[in-house]
Amino acid sequence: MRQLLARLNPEQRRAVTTTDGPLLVLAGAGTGKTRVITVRAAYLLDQGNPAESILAVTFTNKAAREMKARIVGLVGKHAAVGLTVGTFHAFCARLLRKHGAPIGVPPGFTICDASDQLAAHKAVLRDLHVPEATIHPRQLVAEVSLLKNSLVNPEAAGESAVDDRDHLVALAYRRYGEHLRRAGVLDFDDLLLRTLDLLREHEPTARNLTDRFRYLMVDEYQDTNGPQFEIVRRLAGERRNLCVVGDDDQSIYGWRGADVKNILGFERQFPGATVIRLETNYRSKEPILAAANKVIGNNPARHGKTLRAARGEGSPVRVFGVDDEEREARNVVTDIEGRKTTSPLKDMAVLFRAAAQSRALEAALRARAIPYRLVGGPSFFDRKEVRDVLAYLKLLANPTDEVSFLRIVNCPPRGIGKSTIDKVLAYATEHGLGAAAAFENSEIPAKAKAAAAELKATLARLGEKDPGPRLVNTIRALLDAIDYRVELVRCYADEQVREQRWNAVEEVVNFAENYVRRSRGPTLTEFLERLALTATDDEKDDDQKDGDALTLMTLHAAKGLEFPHVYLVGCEEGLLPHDKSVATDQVEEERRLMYVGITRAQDNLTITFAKSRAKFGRRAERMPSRFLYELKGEAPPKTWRAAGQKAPAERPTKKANGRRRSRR
DNA sequence: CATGAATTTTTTTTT
DNA sequence: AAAATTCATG
Repeated sequence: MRQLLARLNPEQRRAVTTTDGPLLVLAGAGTGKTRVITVRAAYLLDQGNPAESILAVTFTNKAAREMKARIVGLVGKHAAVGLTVGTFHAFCARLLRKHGAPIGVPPGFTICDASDQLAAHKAVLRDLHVPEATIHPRQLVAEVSLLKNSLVNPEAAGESAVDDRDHLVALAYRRYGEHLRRAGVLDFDDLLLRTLDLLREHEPTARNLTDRFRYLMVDEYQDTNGPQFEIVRRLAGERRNLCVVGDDDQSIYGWRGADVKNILGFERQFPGATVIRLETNYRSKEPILAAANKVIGNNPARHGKTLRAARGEGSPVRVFGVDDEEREARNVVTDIEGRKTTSPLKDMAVLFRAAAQSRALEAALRARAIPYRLVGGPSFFDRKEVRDVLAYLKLLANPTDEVSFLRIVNCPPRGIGKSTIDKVLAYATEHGLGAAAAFENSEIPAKAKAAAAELKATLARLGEKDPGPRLVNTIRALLDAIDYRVELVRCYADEQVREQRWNAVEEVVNFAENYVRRSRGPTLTEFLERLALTATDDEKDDDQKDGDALTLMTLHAAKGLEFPHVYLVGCEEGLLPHDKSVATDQVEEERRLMYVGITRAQDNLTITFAKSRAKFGRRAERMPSRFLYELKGEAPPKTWRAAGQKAPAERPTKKANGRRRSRR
């Protein structure tokens, strides 16, 4: 332990050894933040604290896994047993599964992911007979979620509504909540909110938890939202052994309800808190750091840190303007090919603002046969056939899960079409029933009724009890019962496509096999929970990990990572900062995003912008990002303002589409 | 009710 | 340009 401490700088060491009372570690990019947290955990263990008393929370599964692995590396596998390291959502899900019953959370609840959430909101709108033209379901999801995360309940939302639209949102919010509750389903936000309810309303559990977790650590604290803050505050209790680590300059999740005030106001929330600043950057060469400092310096309201480069001089940041996104992709790829002779591909990353930007890059990489790894992107679990199968499984675990039910009720086709479903749904809301139950009594074609009854029987038979270790058999029996293979044959004429789709289904089975093998007491419920909460990564990138490959990802996904060579593409007005953010006055967050991007680079940073870019298939002129001028310390040219300002065009709504698009 | 064609929307970021 | 949704037809 002494050796470990000796390898830290004085500030880091102080952060590690300050174990009691509230502690805020302001850790600039690349200042050894993860190192501090992991060594701190090791230090706590070394001081004789039981592993069970330590809770470390992160935001992503990847971060959680990495943290756990590094702690194990420090103290050994044995000493780390019993340590709780996980994401907020995973931690909350486990808690609710175990202790949620007293506050009305059914132990068998299923978790609905983003697309289920969207489907549920659409169902609510349909139910309210509100045409989707009135309010876009996507926007509704975002607004309702933001309300939830701001701890505003439907009643309060209704009261503070000032126009029809607000009222509609409040109403839809209430209906959506009722819908989920009746179905025994929780969305991501509910995991946090219900946990908060649990801590507030169920004293015994709350005490139990505060007694157990004597030391709390929260990573990426700048990204916590209201409920997360409350959860942490309550868990810390009066003991207040709470260590939060973060960087206000890297707060990039405001749109998800994250509140920078949590980190900016920590000292006020926890009077007497120790504040430690980590300002020595061990990651980037000086020119890169200088660029980062210049850009972020334009943001007001910061905790204020000045990063010092420990690594000294290096090559300057390169900025290139190109004609269009194709050219941009080709140039970047050519540059990467050149670099490939001296550095492995895994030391390079291409970062961008929006996921869609990967298209052009992927095309160029394929053309040159350069292996790449796209992080984030559409997951394996988003494929239609996988989602279908999972919906069936969710129904086995939770027969009242209406979202899943509606998804699969006519897949494979059972003669239960749209009009039938509409009738059933109308009947269901009228009588306060679930959709599945409403099938029996509503007036619909006998054929459809019979089909529904058969489906119900099948599900009841397979879902009678949790299959536990026989999970794989159950999945196979299910696929058999619904003839899913046949369904694929029916849907896809192309042999190859069909095989691909079936492979995806087989992959779910494999996944289940792995899960059962690794888990001690496997259950279907837990299996589904894992899929919902750790969807993207895990096994998936294992295959691609062994080979040397370039990394492509969004700026959001890049946070916390570092690469020797970084390409930051699409640095244009409208993209970074994004039009939508400019329109809603959130340029500061975009600037932080830029800052995150710059500070990922260790040795070389290349920034590009295109003079024209295709958007929705239409080509448009682009201006270099304002951040590029900030980076160089120049004022933007006069013409920039005029061009930059015609961007917004918010609130299109009205259907006055008299103007037709000219073809091609 | 199911199917394929026509039309519309999507791209900001994610647990 | 692609995906999702709506429409028209069998």
